[in-house]
Amino acid sequence: MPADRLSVTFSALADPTRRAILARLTLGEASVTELAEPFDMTMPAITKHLKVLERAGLVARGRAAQWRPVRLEAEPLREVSGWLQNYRRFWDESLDRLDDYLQAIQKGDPDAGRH
Amino acid sequence: MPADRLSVTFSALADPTRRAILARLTLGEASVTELAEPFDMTMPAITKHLKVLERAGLVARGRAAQWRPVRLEAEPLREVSGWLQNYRRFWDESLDRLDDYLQAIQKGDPDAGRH
DNA sequence: TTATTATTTAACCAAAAGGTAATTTAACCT
DNA sequence: AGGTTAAATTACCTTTTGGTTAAATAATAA
Repeated sequence: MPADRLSVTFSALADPTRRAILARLTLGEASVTELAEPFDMTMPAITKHLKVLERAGLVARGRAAQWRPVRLEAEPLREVSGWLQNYRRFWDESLDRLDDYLQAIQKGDPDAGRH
Repeated sequence: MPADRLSVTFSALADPTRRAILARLTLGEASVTELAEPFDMTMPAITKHLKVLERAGLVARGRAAQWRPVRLEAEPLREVSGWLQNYRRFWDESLDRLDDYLQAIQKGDPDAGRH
């Protein structure tokens, strides 16, 4: 029961149904019924997945008549990216890639230098 | 019980103890006892965490006398990074950042264009 | 061979995760 | 008011997770 934000984010992402929901939401807002449609799963199961995503701050809910549209909130993914930076140099030890990386930092690449 | 690699990786990362172990391993190989030292937890618990990390391919084990040194294997994190790219444009909608991102792709930044 | 050190395995437990069916709530439409 | 549609809640079940203690295994050292 880790309460830290990164753990909550990672465990929200550790499920293919939830990642598929996020992928769908990159196309725009959707209702719960729409989101549930591709899955062989009951609505309460989807509602639960949405709760997990909402708790992680990965989605936000709106209100329109009897619908509660869901939209993507990618901000927590920025933190994941920041965490990842500490390991980037271990992905591939080859020096030319490391060189690319160092150059990217100097050029002020939006992400390469974050940590 | 998701068997897909990304889910296995994300759930391995969804625990602060395991992330701390990975962070320690960026400094170099370590024995199980060394890894366990900072935590108020028994050895079997650490062994279990290591199993989770190993199953995700995030660490590999060696053999040296009665020690089984653990070392970082960051390759699965590259996949995480690849997955993240699909969401990068949502982290911050401001157009100047989007512009940075598009430029980074053109410059052949080692990561900006992967997906 | 016996003892010591490092680590894993086994058996167990409580809590959390992921699902279900059935019921309830909320808002719309006659 | 009554009916329909959208979604959430409740109660329940099974499996997984994260931890424990106690016992077993592996390699070194005396």
